[in-house]
Amino acid sequence: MLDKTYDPHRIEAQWYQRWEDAGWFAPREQRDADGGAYCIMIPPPNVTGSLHMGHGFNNTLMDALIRYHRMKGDRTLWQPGTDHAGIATQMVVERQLEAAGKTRHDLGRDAFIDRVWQWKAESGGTITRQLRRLGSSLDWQHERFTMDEGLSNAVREVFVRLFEEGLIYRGKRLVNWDPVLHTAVSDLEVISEEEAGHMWDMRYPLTNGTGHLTVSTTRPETMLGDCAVAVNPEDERYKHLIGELVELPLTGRRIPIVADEHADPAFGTGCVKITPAHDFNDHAVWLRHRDENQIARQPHGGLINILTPDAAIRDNEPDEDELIPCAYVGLDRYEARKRIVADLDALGLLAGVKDHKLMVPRGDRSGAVIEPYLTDQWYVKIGPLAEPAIEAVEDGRIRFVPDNWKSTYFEWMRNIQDWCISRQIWWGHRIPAWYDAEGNVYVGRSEDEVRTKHGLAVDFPLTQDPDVLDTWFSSALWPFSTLGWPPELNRDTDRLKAFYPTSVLITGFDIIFFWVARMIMMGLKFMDAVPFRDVYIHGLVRDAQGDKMSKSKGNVLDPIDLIDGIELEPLVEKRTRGMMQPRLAEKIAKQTRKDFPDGIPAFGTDALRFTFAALATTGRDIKFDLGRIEGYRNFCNKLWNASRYVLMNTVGAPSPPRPEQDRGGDATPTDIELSAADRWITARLHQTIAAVRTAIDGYRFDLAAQAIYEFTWSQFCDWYLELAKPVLTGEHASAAAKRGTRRTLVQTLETLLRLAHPFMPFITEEIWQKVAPLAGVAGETIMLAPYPVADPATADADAVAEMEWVQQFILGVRRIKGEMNIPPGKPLPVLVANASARDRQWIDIARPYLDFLARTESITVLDDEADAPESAIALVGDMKILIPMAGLIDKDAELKRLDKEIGRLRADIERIEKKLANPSFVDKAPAAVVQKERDRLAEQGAALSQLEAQQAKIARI
RNA sequence: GGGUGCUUAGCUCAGUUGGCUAGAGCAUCGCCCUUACAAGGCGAGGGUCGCAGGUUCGAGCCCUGCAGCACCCA
Repeated sequence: MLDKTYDPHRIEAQWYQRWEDAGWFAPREQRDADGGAYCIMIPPPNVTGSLHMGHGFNNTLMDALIRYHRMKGDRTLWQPGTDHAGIATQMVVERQLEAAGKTRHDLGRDAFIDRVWQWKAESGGTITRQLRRLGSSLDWQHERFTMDEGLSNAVREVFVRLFEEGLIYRGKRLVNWDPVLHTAVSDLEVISEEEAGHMWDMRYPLTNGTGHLTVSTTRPETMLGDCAVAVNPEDERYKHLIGELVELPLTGRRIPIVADEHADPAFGTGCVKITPAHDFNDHAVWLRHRDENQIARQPHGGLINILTPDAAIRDNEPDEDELIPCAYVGLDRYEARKRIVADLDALGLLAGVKDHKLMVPRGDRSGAVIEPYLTDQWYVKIGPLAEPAIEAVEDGRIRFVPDNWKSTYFEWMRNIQDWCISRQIWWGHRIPAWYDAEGNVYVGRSEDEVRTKHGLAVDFPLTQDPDVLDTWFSSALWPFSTLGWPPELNRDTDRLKAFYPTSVLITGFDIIFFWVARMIMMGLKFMDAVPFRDVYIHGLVRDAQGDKMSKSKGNVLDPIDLIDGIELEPLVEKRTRGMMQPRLAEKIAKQTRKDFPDGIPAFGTDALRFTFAALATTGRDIKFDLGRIEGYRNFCNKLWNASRYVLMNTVGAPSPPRPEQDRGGDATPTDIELSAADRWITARLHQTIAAVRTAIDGYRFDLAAQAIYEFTWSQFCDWYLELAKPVLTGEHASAAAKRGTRRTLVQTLETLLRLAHPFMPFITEEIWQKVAPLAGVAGETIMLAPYPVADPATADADAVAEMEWVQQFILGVRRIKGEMNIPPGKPLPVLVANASARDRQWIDIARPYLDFLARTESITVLDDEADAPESAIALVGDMKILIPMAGLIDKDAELKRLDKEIGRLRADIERIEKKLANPSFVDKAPAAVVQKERDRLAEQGAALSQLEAQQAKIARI
């Protein structure tokens, strides 16, 4: 028997352990011939990270799909693994060193990397433990890590092959440079946001003595690297000056005025300084003009770098004279800015300063202002890879859900730039390239291979490229590297053959570019097939106000806290820990105390999962409101208690149900009698099964959850369990009828548990263990039991009609009681008038239901309505339910009630009459629609006249 | 500037190829501790579907314009 109260914590802990120990998460041979392989790759979380709400959401949806397909009998794999997360992880360890007053350089490369591995060993289990808490049925025996041997082999293999094809190259380019982390980062890792700054107007004197040009800039310090001033070729103000020179203040250099579209006549003065080594747009201008004499003859051909990797002003090289004025050498970029502005001002060359909002690029990891910077980097030539990746989506081999995300994908893919894949950090896949003393580069899978291939002696000095690859490079290979690619290096290629292409990728829109697009490109390139058929894009999990959850806002919810609950003080501590700004911490603490005065109660994993599923409507972000999870926790409780009721009434009952005898419908054994209620709930159950399957197949987790919720609560609990009571306890019911009800109870519940299992794995397993034997269902676990299949033969129009009549009757009586403030439990005598033969028959059959659910004391069928006393009325079709008013019901209250109802009917009738009076409606609308309106008019008309008669009668009293 | 969405009850959201009185949960208001469940039961109130046009017999849904909000890219 189940415990009296639902305690998620008690049941969740033991079941996961049991499932994993039993090896039930591993793929099994498919059960049905028509079932196929089904595979999802987990988006690998940061190995040393911890679970956030996005993970919770994402993994709930994946696990629901995986469990669904596993139960359906597909050969199902959910591939687990983690990502080394290069920059993020390295930063964490560097911060630890910093606390001890050290830098990574104090340790040296090898020791530092050891230190990171050590950190992985310490904290690497956190997120996988948390995934287990969510109930995620991942195939842990095959867990992978992006830096394990197999995946590292895959990375080298891909690098070498792309290099050999000319799709990887090394080049000096302007990159996004993070001056704090000292590494290049890709475009995607730069977040530009609007910040308050200034716009300076600076005067550059014309060398012909006719005055000066005024240029506007947000970065005056970069003027040291200017190579030109650009004006728009159509700009009448400056046309005549094109080709003239200006003197670049503070440097003594002379730079030309060039004509370029980049100069916007409407912006500022229309003159723009060109600093090609420190601005992407300027670099493009320089590329267009670098062959012009006045630019070409400048130092470095005009491409003048003025910064160190720390973003300070660099010193001059021996052969540069004073290209960079000594006064500024060594100054940080912002210090240099102050000094240059002051010096220009002193020279009378500062025309003005105004406040200005500008987009400031920052590194998404370090938060440092990113500097466009000239460096040598490795690139992937992306055009040849992007082309087939675009086609795969165009021709439908890959489908986005919702569909509209493909426009975002196309937009990006059609404007894609070469991918900078080298990073100047230590934690990651070292680039498999070696240099000799002359700087020649050799690329190969290993140093040995390089030496063999190029005939280099063992003692020929080679040094490996110090850089590592962008983390996303290895992530891009995830769908096949985890399955054992490249086959030449793996004995077991069964998984690769069985599960590639995978079935669906489930992820947030924020990594379509980082990850999804790159997996498609690499998958097509190296597997010659798409990596997944569907891409399901879900929204962001936001807080109840719709704000993005972030540590600095202090509005982060931890899924584990929702599962286990957390007291106020630990929650405050957790949210404010490690805060740099004490003021912020104070504010967050205050807000947290206000939002969660009693902390967060424990809701359990099933409630959390069901909430995620219910909120997973397509195409929008979800606001996570604690009210929702509370509601679904209550739902779990409801299911628990309903199950207790079923068990109380079926455990040890004589003649336990034997479903195997009557599968197929018509073979009902003679010792069992199924009532209309039994047949009705069975029909509803199968409708629900069909709805849930359709919903899951279409990735409508919200609709699936809703269908389960509605059936369980509003049909099974509110009606069927109540209808079962009088049968099970009443003396009137035959033994066969009792058996029929018991069997229906237990079978409906057993099926419902299987139906709900993908969404609420723990509670369904716990209950199923008790219920399955009673339902005659064998099996060790619900997670391997077959997923319910809708049986159309269960549809039963007669049973549905009868039960709807019963419900109308009960609702009619209840409504009168409710509106008249009569206690619902008070038994009342009820009269019935205008009853048809069928009504009379049903009253007879359903009498125990009516007495129990409507608390009718007696039901008297009147042959002549004239005999009826003054009564409150409810209609069931043409039949009238009359509740005598004497001593119970206030005349005015009943008249008011009737008035309202009559008003409603009249409005409706008027609307229908108007519609039917319109000849074009009758002519053009489908006949069925017209007929429906006519039927309805007749129905409403009949009801109206009944109520009007009743109103007149009461009014006469 | 370009792109993608969103706007439906006090709140959070469903609403499928256009067709019954636009639904649900939460919140609100009554009545009830009825032997599975007060984390509950029974009942009630609450909406000009952002605004303005158009197409149609018929529009929350399709088209056009406008307003507001969000996100992405530059």
